[in-house]
Amino acid sequence: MTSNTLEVPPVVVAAVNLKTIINEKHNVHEIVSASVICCHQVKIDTPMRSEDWQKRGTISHFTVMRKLEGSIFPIGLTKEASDRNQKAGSNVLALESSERALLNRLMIELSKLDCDVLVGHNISGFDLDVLLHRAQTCKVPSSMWSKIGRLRRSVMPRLTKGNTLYGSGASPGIMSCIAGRLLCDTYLCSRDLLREVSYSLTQLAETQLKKDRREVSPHDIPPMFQSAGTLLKLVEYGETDAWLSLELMFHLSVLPLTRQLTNISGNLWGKTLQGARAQRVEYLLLHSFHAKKFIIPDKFAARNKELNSAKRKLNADTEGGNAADGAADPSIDDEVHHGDQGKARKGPSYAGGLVLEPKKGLYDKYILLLDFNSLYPSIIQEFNICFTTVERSSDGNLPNLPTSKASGVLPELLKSLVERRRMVKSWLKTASGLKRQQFDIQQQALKLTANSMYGCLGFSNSRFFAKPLAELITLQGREILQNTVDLVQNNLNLEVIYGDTDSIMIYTGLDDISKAKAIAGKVIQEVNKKYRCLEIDLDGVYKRMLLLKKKKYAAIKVALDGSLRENIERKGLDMVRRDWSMLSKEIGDFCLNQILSGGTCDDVIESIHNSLVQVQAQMKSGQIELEKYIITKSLTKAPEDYPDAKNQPHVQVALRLKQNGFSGCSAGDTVPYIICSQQDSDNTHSGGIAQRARHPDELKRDPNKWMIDIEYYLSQQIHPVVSRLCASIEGTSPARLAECLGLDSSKFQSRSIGSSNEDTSTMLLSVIDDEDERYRGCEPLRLSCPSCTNTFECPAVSSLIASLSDPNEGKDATVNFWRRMRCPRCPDDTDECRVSPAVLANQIKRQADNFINRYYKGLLMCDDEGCKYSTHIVNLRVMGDSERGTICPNYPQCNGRLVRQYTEADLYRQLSYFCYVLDATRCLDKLDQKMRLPFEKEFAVLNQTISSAFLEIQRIRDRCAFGWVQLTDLAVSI
DNA sequence: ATGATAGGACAATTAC
DNA sequence: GTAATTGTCCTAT
Repeated sequence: MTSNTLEVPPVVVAAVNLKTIINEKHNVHEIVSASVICCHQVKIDTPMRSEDWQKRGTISHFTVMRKLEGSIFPIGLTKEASDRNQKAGSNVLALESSERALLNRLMIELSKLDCDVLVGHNISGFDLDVLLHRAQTCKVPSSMWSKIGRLRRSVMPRLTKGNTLYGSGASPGIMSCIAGRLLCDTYLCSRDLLREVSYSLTQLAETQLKKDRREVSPHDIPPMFQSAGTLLKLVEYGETDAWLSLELMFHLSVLPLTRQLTNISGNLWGKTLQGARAQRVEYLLLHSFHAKKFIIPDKFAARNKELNSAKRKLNADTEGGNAADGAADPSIDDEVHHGDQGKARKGPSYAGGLVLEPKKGLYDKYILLLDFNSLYPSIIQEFNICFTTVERSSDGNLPNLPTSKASGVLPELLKSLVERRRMVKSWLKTASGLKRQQFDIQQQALKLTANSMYGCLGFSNSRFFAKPLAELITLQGREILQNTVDLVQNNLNLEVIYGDTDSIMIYTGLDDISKAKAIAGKVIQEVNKKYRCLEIDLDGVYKRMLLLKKKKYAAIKVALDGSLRENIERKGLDMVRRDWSMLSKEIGDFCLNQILSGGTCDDVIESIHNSLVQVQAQMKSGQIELEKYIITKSLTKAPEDYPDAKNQPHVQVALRLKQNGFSGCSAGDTVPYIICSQQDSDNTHSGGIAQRARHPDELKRDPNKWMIDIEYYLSQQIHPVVSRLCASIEGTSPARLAECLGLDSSKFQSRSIGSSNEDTSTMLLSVIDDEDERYRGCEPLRLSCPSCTNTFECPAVSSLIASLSDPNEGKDATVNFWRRMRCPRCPDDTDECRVSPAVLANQIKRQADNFINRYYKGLLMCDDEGCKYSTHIVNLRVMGDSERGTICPNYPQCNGRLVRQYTEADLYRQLSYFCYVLDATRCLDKLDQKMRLPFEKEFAVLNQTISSAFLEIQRIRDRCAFGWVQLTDLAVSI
């Protein structure tokens, strides 16, 4: 807290921007100009508004420029430069004859400024790298280039490490050159602090600073040397870019925020600026444990990890070792090893948060969104989870919750962070002006620190890596969420429609917001009663909501402060993702607005259909701006590292841009491209995805050569977006939407969607039938081949029936009908592999039996293999339709996973479906007697089975008042 | 060297 | 050829 009262001296910040050209021969960048904007009075304890730092006398700037090799500066430039210098009273534009001289001059000026912080956009990935490489190549003496830092060096360190990883900052060699100064890369910072579709300076200037920026690529530069006017433009662009990154830094309050983060965790500011989040937590824990006189785990370099731990094991063995430590090691090493390889290749190494199966659909009455405030940090405190309190077993099993009363180090630490934040927030309320901003930064930093603690426990390269602890925390999180859901559903009789990790959504079914809020109050009260530290809170009230999938929904959020403000919140839907084009996002947004508008179904559908027809027409007549077709994809590797670039259009574009010297094209960049085709002389278009991706700039340059592939856009970008959104709206279908878009609707049947999903409430049409809604969500009928072990799905009934009435089938219709019911795996169309009517009836009966059985026992069936349901039959009861989501009674042996949820409605629906199939096949007049007779008999048996099942259910229902019974009362024998 | 896992969508690859 | 698996990307929490 002392930092608040101490006067912190201002620092000097210099923003650097280089302009380069490409040397085709060596494929390297050569510097032609360097601009520096320097701010001499930068406060680091408070955010700075633009009027604070743009004062006269605190800002200085200069640019140093050189002429191209073998040519001279254009006429008038030298005079202009000296005029400017004279007017400014200092060197603001220096002209040099060679790159070497430019570098020398730049270094001298930088050392005169002696800045504390170097700023630039992608400065660690580009400017510094180029600067030092050029210094090396041009043989700039070490006395000069080492002025970039504050340490005098005589030997250039190894600059490259070979790997240009995603989001990697400057290499260690480069960092060592600028020793004594801080490096602030606004590109890296903004990626941490903002969520943007692209992190290019142009984009950020537009969205954050509301300023236009002119993009200059290296091959635009040589032509600019033809006249003094264009060259002065180049100077202007360079200085503007430096200015913009400086402004961005102030805008995001990078320095005060990172300084606070550094202060809280006690690591190095330079590291915080590079975004080393794991290291911050590491230092914080080091300080805490050291203060309490604990011995701290050794630090291993990732490369030597295996070696070191092997040595350590050896030592532990020879010395007899600490039993707990020695035993814990192998499992940890094992996991680390796994984790290292696993993280990139395979999936996660332990289980995380619970996501509830959403009850999909469109809700039009108030919905409550409740969530636990910082769940994981609270769990650590609530259950006292710490290295010092949890007993970790050697076999990798989950540890038990600690029983010790004494608070561990971790919970204490979090408690103090929370308390400090609460205190700062209380000061925030009364403070004003600079103090207020200062407090705000501080409370943000405290929150960030507390929240990142859990992540580092599960981070395999962390010094404090503790998978068991992380696992224990997430397990508690899952339990807490599930318990909360149970409480709300069973005790408070409310409907939970969705929940993710730390939140639940409750559908109130009320029109009255004050009543809904009252319910929220009650829930909050009930839930919070159960916990000491944990706290659930009302996060929002939704007026209307479209719930599509896990992590995919949209809702109209009502302001909680009583005002009538409403805004639409979109989560995970296509339009919030950056891998869709602007056009598809806009159309999706329009549809969403319609769906949430509250209009009648028919109106909504009509307006969506109309707009699709309209969009199609607009696209075809060229009324859509080029920009809206742009797709952006990011590169996680450097483009040349993609093994199979031909299949990845954006990689192709990136590679080509790199050849052209586009500097912003390395790992981690977003590459904009447009799907288009090249028109050949014969009026055809060359195919292949790889050939069709082109950079928008190129299209602008030569627009006649390229055609935007509208067909592709309609089918690949717009149709999926719209049909996903409309899936829950009655009266529409993917095929109909395709029609409106002018696409071949037969290619967009819905039958292939969602067949493996056993969620019976699914709104999507399943494979069973594309016409009859009564059988939506049923389990498809699976047939087994009479001659081999293969099983396959029964073809859609409607198509079978259609085939019978198809005149083309003629008198062979019946034969063909049964021919369709044949095993797709057996090579020949023989009688053996065909499902005859008798076989079909038999199989339907078997499957119906199976289903009825599962319906009863299904309540006891847990997805978990290890859970033996048969022994627990007495504890279970038949669920009513409102009771989905009951926990398996064997909990916790089966980890609390949900039992299969069959409700009565499901049973009726499924059995009706079986009847339907049977009926559909039986009633065909075209079947000849010979095939029909045995079938008739089977059908009778099946019919009886099903009707007796219905009767049984009826009997049970009649007998009990509440619609459910103990299974012990039942002698179910089907 | 540079917090975590869960989940959906799509394209490419592999298995049958 | 089609179903299942794998890999990649981007989001939610």
